[in-house]
Amino acid sequence: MLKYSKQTRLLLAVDCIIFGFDGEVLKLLLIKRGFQPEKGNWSLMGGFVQGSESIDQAANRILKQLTGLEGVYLEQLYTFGEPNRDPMERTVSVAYFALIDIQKYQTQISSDYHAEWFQLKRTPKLIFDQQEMLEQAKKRIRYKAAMHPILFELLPTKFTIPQLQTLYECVFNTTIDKRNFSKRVLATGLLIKLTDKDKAGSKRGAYYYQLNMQNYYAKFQAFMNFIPNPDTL
Amino acid sequence: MLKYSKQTRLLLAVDCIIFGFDGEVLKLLLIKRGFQPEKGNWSLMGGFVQGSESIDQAANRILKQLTGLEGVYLEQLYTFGEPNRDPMERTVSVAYFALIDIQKYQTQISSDYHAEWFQLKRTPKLIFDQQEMLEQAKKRIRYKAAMHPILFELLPTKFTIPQLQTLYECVFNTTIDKRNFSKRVLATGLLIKLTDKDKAGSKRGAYYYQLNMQNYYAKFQAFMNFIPNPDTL
DNA sequence: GATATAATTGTATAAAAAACAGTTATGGAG
DNA sequence: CTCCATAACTGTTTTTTATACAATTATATC
Repeated sequence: MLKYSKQTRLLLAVDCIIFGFDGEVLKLLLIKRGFQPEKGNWSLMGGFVQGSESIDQAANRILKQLTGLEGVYLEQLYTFGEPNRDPMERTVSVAYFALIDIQKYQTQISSDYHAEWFQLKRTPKLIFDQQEMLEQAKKRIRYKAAMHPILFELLPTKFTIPQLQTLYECVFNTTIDKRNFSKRVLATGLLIKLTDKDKAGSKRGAYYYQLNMQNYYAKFQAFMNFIPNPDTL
Repeated sequence: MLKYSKQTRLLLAVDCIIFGFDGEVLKLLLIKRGFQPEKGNWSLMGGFVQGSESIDQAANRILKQLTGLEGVYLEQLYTFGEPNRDPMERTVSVAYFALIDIQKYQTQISSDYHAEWFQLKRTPKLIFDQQEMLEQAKKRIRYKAAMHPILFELLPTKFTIPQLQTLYECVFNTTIDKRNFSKRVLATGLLIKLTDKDKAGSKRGAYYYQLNMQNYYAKFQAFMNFIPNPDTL
């Protein structure tokens, strides 16, 4: 077949906004960019979409390159295409965000990229329009987590309710009453109580829970409404 | 500056999913595609992103080309990039959806494209992956309309509460109690009651309302929750 | 054994959503 | 002119859900 003639062809990139949670605060994984322009500056992990791969495949490839992880939560966020967003050459970038269990992350793989986890509240200046990408990602996560149980993707298989609450409090930047939180989260039927406890955080220890995966997939579309004050989203 | 060498460049297109509401049902505006491949088949209105324009600009340009309208509600939906979605040449498409007041739509402008409004429930087969685009657009509209007052974009400046209710019932494919509906919608403070009535639909006539634009913008982020049964989203 | 720390549990109140039916205005038919 | 059919309009009760709030328990450590 003939090609579409006279049309502009351009570069298509993928940028990954990678979130983690260490039990205390939300974190963002950044790399030191290895080539010009902006070489040596903090940047999201990214790369160009190859001729033979889909955009989703490209995003997964790029995420794996940096983290060594496959099968993690990865969602297309938004496509950024201001003509001069990359001063070198017109490049449209499809941003994805990933939620990963920070414990599964293997440091060694990413040493090539000089990757580092930053507290989300203390991120360095990012290149190009990546600050805007990050802002949108934060917004989207809140939006989605208000109704869908995506935040479990940030926790290890076994987690405690206080851990889960801390995570929600981080994401929504608020405080939640402990009694009401556990009541609601248990009422979803998504959690299975285990017999052992996490003794790290307290003397008494908190019971571990794990996801009931059947209910998880069934209820993914309609989970609960956790936002204390939706005005701030 | 030098260019990024050895990277694949590709075509970037925009496709517009254009919704309207005639007071009875939701409708979708389609065109007969004017060039190969798939020439003559029903298609979303689309076009290629030019070298000098942003993707948003391209979407607005393409929407105006077909409808003559500017400044309408247009939101980026999702980017579709399967390698062979267009058999002619690799083309990545950024899908947008538009909500327009069907009364403002000017038929004459679109005659070049052989455009037609289809009932959303009776759309013809679409080309490429556009059926998937449409499904995602419907999903997104429901999702967003459940919390944000975007559906007003589909109505004329003056509208009645029964009209508004019909619209919500269409979008969510459900029925809502009249008393509860008007109670909730009036409680938002977004509506200003006018003195004249719409006599078209009934003998008694229904009062016209218009949006309180100040409240509209202020409350856009947090409107209300109209979904009767969130499970079906 | 005393103490400090964080986990765990329940109830009363307030707010929001859902269920539900009768009255009113008016154009058109007879 | 009266009657009738149609759709608009309005209010209360019940149920459900969310919120506010404090005492007890388990255990490591001193």
